[in-house]
Amino acid sequence: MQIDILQHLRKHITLSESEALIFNKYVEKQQLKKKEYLLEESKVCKSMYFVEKGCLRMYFINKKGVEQITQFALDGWWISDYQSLINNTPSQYYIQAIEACSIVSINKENLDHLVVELPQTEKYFRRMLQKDVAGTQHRSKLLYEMSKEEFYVHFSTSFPDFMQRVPQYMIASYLGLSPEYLSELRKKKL
Amino acid sequence: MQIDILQHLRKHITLSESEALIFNKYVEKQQLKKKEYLLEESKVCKSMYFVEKGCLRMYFINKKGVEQITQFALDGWWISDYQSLINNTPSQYYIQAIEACSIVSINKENLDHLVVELPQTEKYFRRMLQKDVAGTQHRSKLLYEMSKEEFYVHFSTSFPDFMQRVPQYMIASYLGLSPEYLSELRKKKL
DNA sequence: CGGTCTCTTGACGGAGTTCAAAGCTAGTGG
DNA sequence: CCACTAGCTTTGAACTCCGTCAAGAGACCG
Repeated sequence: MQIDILQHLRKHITLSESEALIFNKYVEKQQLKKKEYLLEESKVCKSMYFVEKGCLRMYFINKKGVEQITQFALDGWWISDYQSLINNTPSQYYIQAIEACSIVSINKENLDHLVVELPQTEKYFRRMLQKDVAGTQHRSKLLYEMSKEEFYVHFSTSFPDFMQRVPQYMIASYLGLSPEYLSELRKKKL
Repeated sequence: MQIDILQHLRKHITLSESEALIFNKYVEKQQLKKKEYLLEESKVCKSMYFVEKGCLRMYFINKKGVEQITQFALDGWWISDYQSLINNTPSQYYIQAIEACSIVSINKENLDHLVVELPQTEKYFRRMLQKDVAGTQHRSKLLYEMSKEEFYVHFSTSFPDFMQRVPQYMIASYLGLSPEYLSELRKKKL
């Protein structure tokens, strides 16, 4: 699957050809190889990132020295460490490519200019953030009401294709359960 | 503590007196008594709500028929069920006053008009949502890395005043642990 | 084909839940 | 202003979900 960012914008706001050119002035496109990083711990997060193609993971290192995944980002999603971005503070996260990716990034300063020059983009970003909050509210509700087993079953039936795309220990980490227990659950469900 | 919404806006954007009047045209103010509702299950959430004074809780009823709190909103915070708001779908949540409250609400249509008439408010709402996402990211990180005991200690030391303000069983519900276990932890820490 | 990741298995232990009952507190009405 | 009641908090015992540890089996890559 491949999502062009301009297409994505135009699902939400109208943008003429000349406006699209202006938009392109403010964003940067880059290709990422598997395992390359967009953000590393202790660096300040300067940008928001849009995945046109591929898959990113966001994680931090916990007290035991183990990677703990908190978010994935697939085609068509924005991702950033907003705490670091807003406050200019060092991030505690890594954002890394799980697959080869096409990424569009926009940094803070350019974003500020962009929304002045193309005011309708402000609405686009507001909508993206609303969607983000809505998604988090939903996920958090599931976490509150489900056992880990139910959460796993829910996730694997909701995103069967995604399960094939990433290693199981990453799914386990994201779902907040041990790889061993995930393995046990898988056995039960086959 | 009491936060006037215009003051709050002016922390983020500039607003002349006449613009403030326009803003006031689009929002509604209301007083809530303890236990009154802003939103109930199966109704569509039409508005975003700002707490000028008081305290709200957002909760749903889980399978066992027990109230499960997912969010609190204190003075200076916006709250809404964004999934219901965006998609016009019935909400699964209740939003209820824990204390007597002063609430400012803005519905979807008025919000759309407002951001056209006062474009700088778009930036304000974008910032509020960014702050919301940042807060959720932070909270979710804590949930991943802490045991329930650590999470409780962290919460109670971070918000000692808030602990006094609401009943313990609500804190327990929000933290995702049983009232009995919370009681046990309290004993340990005294 | 050797070595490094990844996934599976089983035994064990502990954090946290559930249930039932008793002890408190605070609000309400008489 | 006191007494009653409903709601909140505490206790303790039994139980269970799920993590940890250790070891083995595949799978993938140079």
